[in-house]
Amino acid sequence: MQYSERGGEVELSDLDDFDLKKTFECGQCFRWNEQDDGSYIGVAMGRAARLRREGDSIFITGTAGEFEEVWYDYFDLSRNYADIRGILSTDNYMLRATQFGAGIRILNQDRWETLCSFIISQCNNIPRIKTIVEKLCALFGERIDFDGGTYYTFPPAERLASRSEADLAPLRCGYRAPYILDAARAVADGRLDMDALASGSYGDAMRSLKMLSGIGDKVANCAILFSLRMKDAFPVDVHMKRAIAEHYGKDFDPRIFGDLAGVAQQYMFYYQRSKNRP
DNA sequence: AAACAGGCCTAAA
DNA sequence: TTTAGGCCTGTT
Repeated sequence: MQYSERGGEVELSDLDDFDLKKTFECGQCFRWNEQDDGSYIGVAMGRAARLRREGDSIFITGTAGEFEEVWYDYFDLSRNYADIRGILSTDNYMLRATQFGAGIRILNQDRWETLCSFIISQCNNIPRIKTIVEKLCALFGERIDFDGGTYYTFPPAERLASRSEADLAPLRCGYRAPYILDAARAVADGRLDMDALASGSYGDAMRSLKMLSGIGDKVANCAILFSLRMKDAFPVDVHMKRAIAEHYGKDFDPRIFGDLAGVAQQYMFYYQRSKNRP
């Protein structure tokens, strides 16, 4: 991968896998939206950006400094996903899944935002998850004017910690509201230190996250995979249960994919969901 | 109209 | 250790 700054954008060339649609719509994030011209605008890590593909290059708004400071890591650009697909093609099914999902990258997202978003995701569908998250940001985040539009950052846990369930009522997120507040307070008062968890073990992270009400195996694994950078975390939801039942059976163990199990999970999930859509 | 949607919690075997 | 029912809300 090479990059160079020009005219308010950074051009990425000589890339391995990087499909914007698959990366942003494979279910790992909720705040990147496709525009009429095929580009994507989103807010992440406290700033707004637009990404577009032109030929073999990807263009990201901002300076080279911003790219080095934020986006290089956010888009996991130090990892070669074409190589990973090869490693994960351990059987015929995984060969098909990785080919179908070629272009997916696992994002290294903000820890609190990821935890909070996946608390909201439980027993919910993607359009409604996105609506609730956007309302949360519009109500409590910082306004950003970008490219002629108005956007909002994801509110820090500290800002939510002092709110009440009544304050969250406009979100219409139902029984998840107290879960959000519990988690926000735990982060704000240091009971849950996600930065510390990131440098600890998977087991410690699981135990700490599951101490909070409303966080079980699935939500904890999503937070660990998508924000603590542990690519061996393996979230299992209803779609993954189907995929596993159809292709592996009862005594499936994600450890067959080693420290890339979480990446394997994302290929399986994306492939499975494509079959369940009309 | 009833069932379902990217779970989690509690109670009960 | 596993299983059933309930939970807010919006959509089909």
